[in-house]
Amino acid sequence: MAFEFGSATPEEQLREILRGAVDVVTEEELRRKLEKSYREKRPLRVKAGFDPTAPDLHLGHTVLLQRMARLQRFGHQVIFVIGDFTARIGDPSGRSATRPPLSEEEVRANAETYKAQVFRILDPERTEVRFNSEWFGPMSAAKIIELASRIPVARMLERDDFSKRFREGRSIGIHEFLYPLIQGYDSVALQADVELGGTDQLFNLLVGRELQRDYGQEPQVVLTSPILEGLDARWDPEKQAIVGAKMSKSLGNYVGVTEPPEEQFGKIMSITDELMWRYYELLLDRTEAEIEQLRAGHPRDAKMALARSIVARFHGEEAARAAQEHFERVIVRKERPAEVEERVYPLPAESSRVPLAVLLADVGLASSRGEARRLIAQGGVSVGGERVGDVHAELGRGTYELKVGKRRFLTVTIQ
RNA sequence: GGAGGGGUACCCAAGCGGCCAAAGGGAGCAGACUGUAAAUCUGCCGGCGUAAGCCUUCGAAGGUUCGAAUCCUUCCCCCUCCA
Repeated sequence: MAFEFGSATPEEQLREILRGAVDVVTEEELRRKLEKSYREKRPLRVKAGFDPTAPDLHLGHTVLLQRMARLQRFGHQVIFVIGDFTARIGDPSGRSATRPPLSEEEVRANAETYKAQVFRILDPERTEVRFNSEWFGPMSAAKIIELASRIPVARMLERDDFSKRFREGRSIGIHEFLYPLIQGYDSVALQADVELGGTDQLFNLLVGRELQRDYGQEPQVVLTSPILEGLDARWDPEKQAIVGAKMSKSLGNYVGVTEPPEEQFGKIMSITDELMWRYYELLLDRTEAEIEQLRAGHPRDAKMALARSIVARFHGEEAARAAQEHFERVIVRKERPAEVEERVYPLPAESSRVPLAVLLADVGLASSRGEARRLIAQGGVSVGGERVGDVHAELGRGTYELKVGKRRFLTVTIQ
């Protein structure tokens, strides 16, 4: 993490910054900016926007964050823009129910959550957190309309999803046209030198360039990162490619940066072997040689190493090692984990026994008694290592080791 | 302003007076298998109940009927076309 501004030459920086990027507009401009920054000892202002409604960061976000961190390592300034004003209008990409606008307190709280998560990757010293309501809040309607006059509708319709919807006669709200403008104006307000985003953001990022030019600024360089596929992505032999939706919280196919180590480890172990290589490529800085070596070995070992590296990034080496041990113990060897939560279950007055199904539901191992019965009937419940098949089983006073499914454990004392 | 289509369980989607707690798919959960929490196969998948059965659910509220997700009325919300 140690760096000194100006320690790397512009060429070195360029190579490192571009590694793994999808679109660069333009490489030549980036080189010039880097050279100028190097000469004048002035860090570049690197901007990326984030949605204040989704404070749960996951691996997908980290692809972008890592690129931001790389720029920071060369001494550049990162500006983390929280689109609180934007969110207040309502997200256009959400086609179902419009989200209720967030209150100021909610936005602030979300921002705090972001900070807590984001600084696991970014260097707080070189990160500026800004809200775009800062400049849009006081902006007059006249000014906003003036902003809207700068891009023709035809230009807007060049955006893929817009033109598609337009052709199909599906509705496009005016405010959706405002979105790229707002995001683009953020770059003007911040005098950004570089803006980073996912490939799906390319259009919006380019609008930023046009607006900056319009407002007499040097246009920002636009750099896009690949979108990380979710945990459920598969290899499609016909297309010879990984196929699957992007990682997102709403699809539930994600690994959150604040999730417990064991959870992260297990989720990563569950991806397909093909996806594993994709994750290696997008999430870890490994040399070709290292990858080759891993490919030569057992896929399980490569996956373990992947899981371990990722967990270590968020929780540290020690936690990662423990998570791996936990996985090997519980999933591979099917043993009880080293640490199991303990609970005391007081029997209701006048009774000396409790039906197992009731206990499971009360203690939270099953969502309802019916669910508990089903679990028992399907052989998913064991007490003290013995599978229980009897739906009507009862337990008296004592301490029991419960296991539900493959990985839910609890030690309960009935008294 | 006019014409039409639609709102069904976590999601998509069938049903269109009783056989509907509601087809099918996805997600989820469990079991088998596995290097794996993958793939595949099997089962489960509203709540309460040992069970018989009872209760709540098909946008909302009323109504018709022995009986409604299905028919009628009013209301709310989405979408498309024409202007």
